[in-house]
Amino acid sequence: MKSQLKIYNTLAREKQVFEPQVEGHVGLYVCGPTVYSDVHLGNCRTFICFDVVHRYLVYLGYKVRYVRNITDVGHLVDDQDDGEDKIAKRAKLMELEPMEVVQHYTNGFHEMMDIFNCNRPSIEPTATGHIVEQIEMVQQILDKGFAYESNGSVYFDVKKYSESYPYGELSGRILEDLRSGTRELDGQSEKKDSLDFAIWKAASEEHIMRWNSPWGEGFPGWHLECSVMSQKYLGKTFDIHGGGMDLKFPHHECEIAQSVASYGTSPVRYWMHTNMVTVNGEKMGKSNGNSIMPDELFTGNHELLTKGYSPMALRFFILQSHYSNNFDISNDALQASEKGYQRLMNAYKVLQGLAYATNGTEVSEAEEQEVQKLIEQCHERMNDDFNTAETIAVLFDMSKKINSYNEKKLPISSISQETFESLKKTFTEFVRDVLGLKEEDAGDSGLTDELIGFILEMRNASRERKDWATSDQIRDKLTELKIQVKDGKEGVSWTVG
RNA sequence: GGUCGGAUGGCCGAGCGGCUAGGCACUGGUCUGCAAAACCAGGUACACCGGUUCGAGUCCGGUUCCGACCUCCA
Repeated sequence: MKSQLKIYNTLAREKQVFEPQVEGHVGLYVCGPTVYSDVHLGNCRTFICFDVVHRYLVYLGYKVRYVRNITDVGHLVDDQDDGEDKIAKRAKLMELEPMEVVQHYTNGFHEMMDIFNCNRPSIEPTATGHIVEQIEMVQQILDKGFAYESNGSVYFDVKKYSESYPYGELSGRILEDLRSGTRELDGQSEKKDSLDFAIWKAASEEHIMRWNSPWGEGFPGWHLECSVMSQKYLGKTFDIHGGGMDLKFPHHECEIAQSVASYGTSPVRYWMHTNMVTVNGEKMGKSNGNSIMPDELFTGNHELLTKGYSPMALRFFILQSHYSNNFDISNDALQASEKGYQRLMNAYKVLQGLAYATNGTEVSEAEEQEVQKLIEQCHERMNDDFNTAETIAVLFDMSKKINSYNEKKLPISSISQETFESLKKTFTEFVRDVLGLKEEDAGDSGLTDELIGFILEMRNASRERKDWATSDQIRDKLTELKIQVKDGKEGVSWTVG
């Protein structure tokens, strides 16, 4: 009766029914941030989307081991800085220890994830914490004959590998096409083939982050850490590997090659890729210089924005589109989402205070079925490749019902108590546990409640006297303070924002 | 150049062979001392040209425009 979870598997290029490798358990690996600068909104989108994936798997009852790495060994920057280690470069600039830089941005990343209400992963391994394992893997790949040493660096032999295994399957690359498109890069002369990639790189004089290895002092290659750490914590083959689209090639492709080369099996059963955040249609990226930082969104301190938007409004905004589509930021869209978010959370709040009651009205079969269908749809939509946009649409349909019950426009007893409780449970759990949205209150103690309660009592007294001038003055002042007064049939209520 | 993806109403954004997506904005109504909120109702759509089909935003072919990856990137 219940639909099954389907995931769009990048490797298969189609939606597939999700069946975990081990019944009841899911191994989930997500490529984490490179901690040499503050996370921008594009990074946040990916992590928020996978937070929902994680949350929904947990909601479905799976025991999930969620591994998300921290890349704290620098990767090569671009042609402009002679292949200097990113983290080392930043460290010199700021006259700090590399690990100090790493710690600084790791802390910032964690804070941002908390602000966005993202659950912490089960394990958050760092690349620098797994140097030994990475050296071991390099050795294994060498032993299998799929890599060679050159000037203290070790390169993966793509040509050799492609003779035994397919290379480029995930991203749909063809070796010849890749070759024709290659540019001259640093270290190209050390390679046998332009397509070969470093799995261990010899450290130059000024390179601060360096470790001893059988091939001399150096640091691990760009793609190795994920292969090593996913295998260590999730096994040689695990269920889901996620990351941004831009990692598909070469990062994920190389990961597959490394794993296959060292122990012969493909590491991942379902590959998931989130699409990019764009600004005016252009990909947001560190190197594009068009990054919008979360703080700029919160404060509104950005040329694109007329005002600030709360973290939860932003989270809601992100979840209103599907993770696989690109996602353009604009002030108008944000504004629309903010309003929608407030409407949804208002219904959430109303529902929490709503109790079932029979008032002699008979249960309507049509209403009963309609509500039950909505409940079912929530699950169906999430099961359809985590379609949060559609799920939210269903939640809005539910909101209409909830508000109608609350306003007594529709008798709550038009549905059975059982259905009502089921609606309440589903709506609450989907908003709070699956989508990870939470109410954003003024954030202080009960004092505010008490004070506003008192002020509203005063206003009611003046209203009873028909002293409209005073009552309006109170309401206007509260509105000015961003407190909205709502005169309902059952008395007065208020909300912030 | 190669590979892949996209073009949906005033804005955002789902859907992808027939069944109202949804949100925001707008209009009318209910409620209210007036408002707000809430509720009800309403309109506007699938880039272009062909084709397949009883029926196509939805499938196929072509055209135009846009983007991503091929180099670190979520």
